Amino acid sequence: MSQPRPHFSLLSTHTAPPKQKRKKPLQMDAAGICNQIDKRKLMMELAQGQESARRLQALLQNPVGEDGSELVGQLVEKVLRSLELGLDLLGPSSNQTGENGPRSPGGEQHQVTDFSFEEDPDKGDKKRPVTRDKRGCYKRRKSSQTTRVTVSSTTEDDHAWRKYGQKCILNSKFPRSYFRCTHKYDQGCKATKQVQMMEDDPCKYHTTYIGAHTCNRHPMTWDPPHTSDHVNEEINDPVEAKSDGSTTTIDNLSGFCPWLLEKPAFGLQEGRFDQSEDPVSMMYRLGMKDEEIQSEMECMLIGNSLGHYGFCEFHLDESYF
DNA sequence: TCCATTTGACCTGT
DNA sequence: ACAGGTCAAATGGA
Repeated sequence: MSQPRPHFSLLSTHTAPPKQKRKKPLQMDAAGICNQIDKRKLMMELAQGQESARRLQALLQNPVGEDGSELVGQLVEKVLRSLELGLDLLGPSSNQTGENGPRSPGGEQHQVTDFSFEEDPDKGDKKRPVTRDKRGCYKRRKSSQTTRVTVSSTTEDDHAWRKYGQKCILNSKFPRSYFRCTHKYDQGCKATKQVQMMEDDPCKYHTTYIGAHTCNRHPMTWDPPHTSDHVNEEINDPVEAKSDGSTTTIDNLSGFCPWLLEKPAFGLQEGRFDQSEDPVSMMYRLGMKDEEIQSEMECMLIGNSLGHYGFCEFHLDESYF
């Protein structure tokens, strides 16, 4: 299906003069809370939950017969259990699922990343996120998010984007346009890009791609525009950054987790774990520190979520919890 | 009518 | 306090 190529203007200005500001709500000290919880258990719960969700996704995409394969209901139960236990580890107050949703300490309801949907009977199966009148309420991406910068004579690439904002940037002649993946809501794809005309060459566009596409258009791949002239690439995500300064793509994960791959005791071959022992236990047994384990778990989660590792068959017994 | 863009509002991070 | 990022109502084109 060919994507519509809307003609949008990168030149119209978007100036939002500051109006009366609301009182800033009190901020939770998340780091302080995290320091007190059992990181090891939390990481394992989240890893379990992610793996179950992944299996569920595969099951939904390729439904299998009644030959003894895992049932959807069981997987859903696993995901929910992992999330519940993970939230419990963060503290009883954090596990407030249900109608109320997350709340700030001041009691004000905040819209967080929320992929629950409401059906509009007048619009058939058209689904939109449940929206509240919370304009501008969002969770800002971490600055360490994976980014890639390109310069191109066109703003177009192989993906379908939807413009969601434009801002005048200080000391910049041209406004910056903000795009998100068209599949943000139907597939939860978090890829965004920012496009700005270059001051020294208005025929070219400076484009910053943030986050990788996870939509089906290019499943699990980082797919930079083929039509652009790459003059610079940078990867800010610490997981992806290489020490030698070379760039990498999410398709090329062989450079990940060097510490882990160097540990012969892990029984790692071609990025696979010896499944006889769960990785976190191994890392603790080998004397890794919490921060190191956390870092490696992040690597593994990313690798696994991209289908490059097959080690997430953690064999945990109940005593783990 | 549907859907993408525009743009004011309002949030977060520094 | 401010710059920049995101939301969502308003708008407009097909």
